[in-house]
Amino acid sequence: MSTFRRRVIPDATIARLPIYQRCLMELEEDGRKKASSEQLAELAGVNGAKVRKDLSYFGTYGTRGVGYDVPHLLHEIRRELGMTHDWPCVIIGAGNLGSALAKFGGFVDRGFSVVAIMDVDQSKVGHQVGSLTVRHEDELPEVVKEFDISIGIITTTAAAAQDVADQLVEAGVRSILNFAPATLDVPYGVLVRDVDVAIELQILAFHEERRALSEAEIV
Amino acid sequence: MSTFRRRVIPDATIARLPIYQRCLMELEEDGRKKASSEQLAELAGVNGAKVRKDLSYFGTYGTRGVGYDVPHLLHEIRRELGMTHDWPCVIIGAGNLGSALAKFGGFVDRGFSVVAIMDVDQSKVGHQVGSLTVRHEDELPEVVKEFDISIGIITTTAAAAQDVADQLVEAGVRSILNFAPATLDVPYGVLVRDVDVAIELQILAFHEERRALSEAEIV
DNA sequence: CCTTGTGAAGTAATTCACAGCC
DNA sequence: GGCTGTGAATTACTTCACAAGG
Repeated sequence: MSTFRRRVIPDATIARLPIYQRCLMELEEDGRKKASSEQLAELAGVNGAKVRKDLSYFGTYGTRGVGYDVPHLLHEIRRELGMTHDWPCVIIGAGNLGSALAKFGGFVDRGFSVVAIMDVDQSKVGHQVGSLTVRHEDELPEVVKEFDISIGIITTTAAAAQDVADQLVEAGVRSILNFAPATLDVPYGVLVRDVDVAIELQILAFHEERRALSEAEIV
Repeated sequence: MSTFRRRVIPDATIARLPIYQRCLMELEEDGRKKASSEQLAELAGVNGAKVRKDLSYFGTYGTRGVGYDVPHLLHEIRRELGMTHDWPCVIIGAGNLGSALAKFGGFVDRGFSVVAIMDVDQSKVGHQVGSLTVRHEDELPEVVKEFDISIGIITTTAAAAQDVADQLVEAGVRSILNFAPATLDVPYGVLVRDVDVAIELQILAFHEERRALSEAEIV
């Protein structure tokens, strides 16, 4: 057996791959066959060196003097991101946000499909959300098995989030997208990504506040 | 005039301040008066040294041998984040996500209020979203003035996002929270933060994919 | 004692700059 | 001549480790 060690990819690079994918999709739609690192960088809002270094972690996909072959590079990035197959997801929390995400079709073409939406609240169970019927959270283990789910999306309140995370882990889910404003405690090997809109707004507010202060100082 | 230079705060530190704020709010609700950097770190999911260094950029708020005074530190962080006053926001794009965000009250207690929701689509104008009535996007300049808005939230399609960003900038808004999967081009001095759920899912998928590959390798 | 605040050391990410290849 | 791929240099961030202070 070969002792080939998969290269370590910086987190920052991984986070940019989906952006490159999106830009390449745009280029492909426009019928562009080739793109230089600078052109890609322009679309992605970064600089050329970063694009080249990021891509170099995965292989040498470009041609010197020419640039990158758009369809080929897109295919390679898709493969790296696991976009060659579909990822079934479950949403737990059928409130405003959970329902909106379930109804939103925008992830399907990116390889993700919401196959179930669940809630603890019995009064929500049975309700229709788009094409899905809300099921009770207790059915999580069966749902995960039934659809072979590997990604769980938490859209509950902060108070309920840790419980739900525990249930997801218990059911075998190792990737969690957390919209609840709570720090989740999960075992080693389980990956949580947080999406916290309030935090993003607060970061904007911090800079607004500083701007206001420095402008006041000048006067 | 003093040439006092406001200390440069690392971006990574700024991004953690809202998390500390949230943890301090939890501690305060529990009636806790004091907290050590280690205790705060535990709640925030980081380590003690990071908490201490982060806080040290703003001043010396702790007491050696004791820890931090919860209400006092909370107050200081709130001040730094500009949470001492309210931030009126406008949402542009009255689709599923925009409507869900407008209805969601969870930002109000964090200092943000959605004061208007707008859309280009005439058929959506006049509809009720929670307590707000959808207004036409063309009214943006007046709305920004009327409510003294400094934060714009884009929940349109990717295709429309750049146009909306331009209009926001034109109307004087310098902080944008962008939910559209698009790289926005804005003038210097305007800050954009992107929230892209598809990207977060793709990052999770990348790791799932790698896990699957390494597990296959072991066999 | 205990815990902060912080220089110094260590790591990670970005950018430079240019050799190598088309 | 133009553009990639990548070591080397730089910058940003984290963690260590300990002096100083309650």
